[in-house]
Amino acid sequence: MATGRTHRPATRSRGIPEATVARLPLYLRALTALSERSVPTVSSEELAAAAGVNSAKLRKDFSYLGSYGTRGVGYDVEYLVYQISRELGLTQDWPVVIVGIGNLGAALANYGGFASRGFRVAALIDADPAMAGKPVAGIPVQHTDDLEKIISDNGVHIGVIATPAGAAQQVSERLIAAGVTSILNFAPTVLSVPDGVDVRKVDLSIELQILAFHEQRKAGEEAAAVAAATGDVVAPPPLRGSAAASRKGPDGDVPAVMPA
Amino acid sequence: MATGRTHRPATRSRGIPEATVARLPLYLRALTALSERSVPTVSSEELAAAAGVNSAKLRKDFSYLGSYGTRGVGYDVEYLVYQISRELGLTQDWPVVIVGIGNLGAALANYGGFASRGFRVAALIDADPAMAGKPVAGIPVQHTDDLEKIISDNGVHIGVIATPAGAAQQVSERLIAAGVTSILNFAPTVLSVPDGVDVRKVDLSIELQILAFHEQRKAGEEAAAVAAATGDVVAPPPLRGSAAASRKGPDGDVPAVMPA
DNA sequence: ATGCCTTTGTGAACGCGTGCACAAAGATGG
DNA sequence: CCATCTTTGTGCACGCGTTCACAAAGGCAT
Repeated sequence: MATGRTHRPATRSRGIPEATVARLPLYLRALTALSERSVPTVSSEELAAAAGVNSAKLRKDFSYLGSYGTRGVGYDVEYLVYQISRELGLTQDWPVVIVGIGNLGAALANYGGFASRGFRVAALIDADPAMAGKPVAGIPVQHTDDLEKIISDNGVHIGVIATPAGAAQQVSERLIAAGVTSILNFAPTVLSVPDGVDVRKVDLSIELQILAFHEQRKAGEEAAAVAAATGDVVAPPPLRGSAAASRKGPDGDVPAVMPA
Repeated sequence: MATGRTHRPATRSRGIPEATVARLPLYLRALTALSERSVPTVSSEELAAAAGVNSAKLRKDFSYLGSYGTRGVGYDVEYLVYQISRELGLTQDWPVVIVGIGNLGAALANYGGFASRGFRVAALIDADPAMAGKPVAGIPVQHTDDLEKIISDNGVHIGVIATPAGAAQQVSERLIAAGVTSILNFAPTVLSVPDGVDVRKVDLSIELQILAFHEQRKAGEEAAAVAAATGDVVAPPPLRGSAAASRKGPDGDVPAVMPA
């Protein structure tokens, strides 16, 4: 996952657990694909496989929404698409603004996945005067000075921040002051926002770092396995804590198992 | 969170809980900022605030790595930066390839957050012959035909998929066959991969959908509050389950509380 | 109508993650 | 050297999320 709830520890909103809410878009995507292939019904087992989750979990998730299945048959695809869409609030139009039209902001503006889900890019905003008026994804970029007016004129409640880290906090404050109550933050910073404002963050480098951790672990295991196979003595797991003898400076101790 | 573990349900790798691993990059970022300001030590309370987490949680997270703090003082910033970097495997060089150089792929190639964390973009790969040779972020794009050779020549273990959804599964299979064991997937599809391969996914539209859910809920609550204030009768929470009387078709029932 | 077969919906148990609260540890000042 | 004060490290309890396993429910064939 590239994101993590920043706020709202795990409040189950209206009885639907947060974890379930996070999976609904996944189900919706799988169901939409089935719908396009004109599949009338689907069992929890099939849909779970398509969404990459456990079937029991899927059934429990749906049970929070209501009894939308038919025993012995499964779920009506079209009906479920509608119910989930409605639950997620996708049956209405959500105007969003993207602030920070650099490489990432431009990519987001061009991203097709938004429009198809009821999200409409109402405006692109950038602090660079040179960008003003220049069309990106068919939408002219507007200057930060007009941020407040753009937000209120378009009734925007959802903002996307794709600015450099240094500008993110200030941008978020202006967005919030202008009426935005949900923020998707791509800037690598922790935003501090008042209660009632939801922030979700996507940090590309964090995801890679988590992968690197597991990758390193795999390499270590592999090395250990090879060593074991060749009869070599494997270095014991590094003694942490008291063993950090020298202390101080990036050379305190050396990884016991160094991947190739 | 924009991502979610696809594989490895919650295996605590080498005793470090998955949830903790996911937070380490957050701590690292905060510590790096402190380091640049030449702050020598930091308390769990301060660092927790900077990282946006609870201080008890932070201390417990660090306790999994070892006893790196000094009671009464706090943590040595430089030392902690090194320890976390080492734990995450960032002290070594990680060559990565990006497959699919569209808007998003190009943005990723230009993203500065990778290089500063030990990730080196070893190659850009795209299926469009017209892209071949064209430099993006100073790196010439190579054709998909050479994917296998590129992976093995550069010893790449981490791949980033930024292709359209339709191509993602096949690309992942080729990456894995060529030696990749960790994939960061931006394509809106569930990848099915063999055991031992880690996949993390980032889905931009999923994040927005989760925000929309909460946004809709806020709007509903607000409407209810206004109604209560003006003495209006508020519609009861929709009876789910058996109340879905009519059934069938995208008009089964209507949201009891409709946001403006 | 009746019985069989499939699939849902959920009760219950379990495990992970979180947060409190405090004892142990070390620094610091006298 | 001792007392005090700060901050870590962690035992414990609680709650959410996941999974199992099964009874209830509905379709379908006979």
